[in-house]
Amino acid sequence: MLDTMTSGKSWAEQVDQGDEGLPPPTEEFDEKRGIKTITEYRNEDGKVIKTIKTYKIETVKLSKSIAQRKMWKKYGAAANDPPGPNPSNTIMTEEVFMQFVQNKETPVPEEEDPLSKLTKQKIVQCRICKGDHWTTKCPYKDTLQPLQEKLEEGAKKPDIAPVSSSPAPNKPAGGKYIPPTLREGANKGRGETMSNQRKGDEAATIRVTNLSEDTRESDLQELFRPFGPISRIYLAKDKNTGQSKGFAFINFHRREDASRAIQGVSGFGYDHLILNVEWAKPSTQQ
DNA sequence: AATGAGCGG
Repeated sequence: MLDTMTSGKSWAEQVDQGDEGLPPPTEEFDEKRGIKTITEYRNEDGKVIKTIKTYKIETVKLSKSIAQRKMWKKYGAAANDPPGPNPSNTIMTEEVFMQFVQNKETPVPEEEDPLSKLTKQKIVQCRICKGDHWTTKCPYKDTLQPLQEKLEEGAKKPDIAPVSSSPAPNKPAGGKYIPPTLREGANKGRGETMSNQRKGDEAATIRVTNLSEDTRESDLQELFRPFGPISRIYLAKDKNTGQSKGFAFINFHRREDASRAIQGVSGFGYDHLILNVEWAKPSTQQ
């Protein structure tokens, strides 16, 4: 609400006073109605503007649970005390007020919360299938990508397609490197076999825990070799100190061997410790 | 007690 001030002072007086001479702001609170009124004055283009702001103050209600707690029966030394604290048996400490940053009634819409926006945002997008993962982790890496590359290759230079007499079909005119598995005449089944084998490896990984910290890869090699061919041993170590973390992963070629290794070595006493061997969970989830 | 490192964009 704005209105030009009508005071007993002359215009000249008011101007001479400047901002400092304006009436001070006032603040009133009507407890019954819960309404706060702030009155301020300011100078604008030689006119004194009076601003009245009114605020409705919400009454703070005790939560139901607090109200219920206040109904509890007193006990012990305070059993017969009237309501309220009795200083002879109750220590009062200073009240702690909590400031709530967010109001229940006006929740910030999810979309406007920059944090949730960030966390929901896709960090990566696969170049192959546009999925929510790195290109290297794409489930279609072995099937879709070679196909896409082929199509792209064909679209790029349909005119300068190599003549049938080209002496080097493995190195086409564009000079772009083509991995052996994708070259003309390459065994198409091979890439798939490789990836399947990797998968098989993944499924034949065991985790060994409770290793003494001076166990080395070679010890593990010796320990697990009897169960079958091992493709990889990873002994977890601190990157900086090189100290063993006391657990390791063993990849067998065959799942059956891994299974027998679990049966055979779990509970095995080794270096004054009892080893624990189980199936490993995949390291990075797809 | 405990589920690897490092690629990329």
